[in-house]
Amino acid sequence: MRTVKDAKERRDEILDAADELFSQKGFDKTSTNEILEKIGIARGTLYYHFKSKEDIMDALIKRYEKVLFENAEKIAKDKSIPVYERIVKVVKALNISEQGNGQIIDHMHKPQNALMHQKTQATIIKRLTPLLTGIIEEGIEKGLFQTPFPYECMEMAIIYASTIFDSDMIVLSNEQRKERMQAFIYNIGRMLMIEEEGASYLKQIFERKEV
Amino acid sequence: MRTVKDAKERRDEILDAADELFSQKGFDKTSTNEILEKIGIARGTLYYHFKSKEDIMDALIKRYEKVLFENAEKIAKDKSIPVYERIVKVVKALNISEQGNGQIIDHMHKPQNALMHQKTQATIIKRLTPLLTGIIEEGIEKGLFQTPFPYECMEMAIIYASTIFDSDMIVLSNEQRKERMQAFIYNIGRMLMIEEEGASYLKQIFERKEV
DNA sequence: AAATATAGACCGACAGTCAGTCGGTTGGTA
DNA sequence: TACCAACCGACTGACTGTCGGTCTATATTT
Repeated sequence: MRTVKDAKERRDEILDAADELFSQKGFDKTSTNEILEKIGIARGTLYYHFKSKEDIMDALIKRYEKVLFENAEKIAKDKSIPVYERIVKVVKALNISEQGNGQIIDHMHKPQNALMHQKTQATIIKRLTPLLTGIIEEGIEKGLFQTPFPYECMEMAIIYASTIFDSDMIVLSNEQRKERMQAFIYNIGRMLMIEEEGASYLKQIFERKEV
Repeated sequence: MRTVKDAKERRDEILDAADELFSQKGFDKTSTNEILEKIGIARGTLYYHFKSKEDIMDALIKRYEKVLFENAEKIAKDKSIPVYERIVKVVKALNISEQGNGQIIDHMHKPQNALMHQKTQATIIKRLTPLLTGIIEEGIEKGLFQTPFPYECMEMAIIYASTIFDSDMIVLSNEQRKERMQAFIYNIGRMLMIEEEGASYLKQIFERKEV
């Protein structure tokens, strides 16, 4: 009853199982036993591939990070796409959950679990901020925006959005959500000194999202 | 060897011990055993006063919330203090750790622990935002600021500041810290359309803080 | 082609820790 | 003396991580 597999294959198998369980029940309330029973391996096998339960979480986050940001990075660097459109596309690349393989991450930003959420948010801030900043700087050159602090503006926008819109820390009704989104766009507009057309473009796009 | 105390007294005793241990080692890595050994009570006693370990954490947060915000609220409502000065004082009331009794909270915003941090941040957002919004609205009436979204501005400022300045999620050198602070003041200034004098006043104050 | 060696993958019993429970006890007080 | 809030500590069950040992696929030798 023993099946031997390539380390990589086993690792992925474990990560798949962990992903599903963590997103269902949260990290704390998922036991390592559940993970290994789900794929029919022994305790020692799990700890042969990962040094701790938290290590599994870290690997899981890295796996998502890789997939999502490789895609987002491609878009961000594609100068053939107009600035405003590119911003929208980059953000969408990270939010949307239709990544081919099947069910993927909403839970990347909405884990029932605090530590996982914290770690995820930290990587989003670290990786997304420079991407958007690049685009904004391009926009500045083109006279679309005007600010001495593009990086910090984006940092602030990302932190705010990921706390308010993508986590369950503050619970909002759909109505409130919409209001926050309007105010958010407006405020970013002020920080970047966006001209009228650009602002209303973004407004249209983002107010549609998530009913 | 049995000492009977008023429930309130015992509760506080337990909270004091938990406070010290949580802030030293973090919530997860503090065992309930350590707490009860520290004050010399039995396991059952602890669970007579609190229904779970997390319940202790919640009570601890509430205790801080009460002390800190009662003070902050008083300041916020004192219309004899000029608007700018009042903003500064309210913020200071929450940050500074000289609350009479001895050593208090830095760890309110800087716990090594994700869940505690998340809960703390949630209460800060919920309670501080309306306080500051009130002051800002007064400033708007007086023509100091101008924005259709004072609440959302403050929410954004608070979320950003508590993530960047008061948590160890993003690690900053003192130099970087200073830069962020400058940019932060500048950005808030734009969102609120602060006039020149007000902006430079805030700049002076907040750039001094925390070396 | 058969025998042997090697190492990477796997196993599962076990140790140790911890949160929470429960039946029973004690001391203050009415 | 009766009551009850406060207290006790042994116990349970669940969980993470460890360790010595085993298996199997592949490489190496004969």
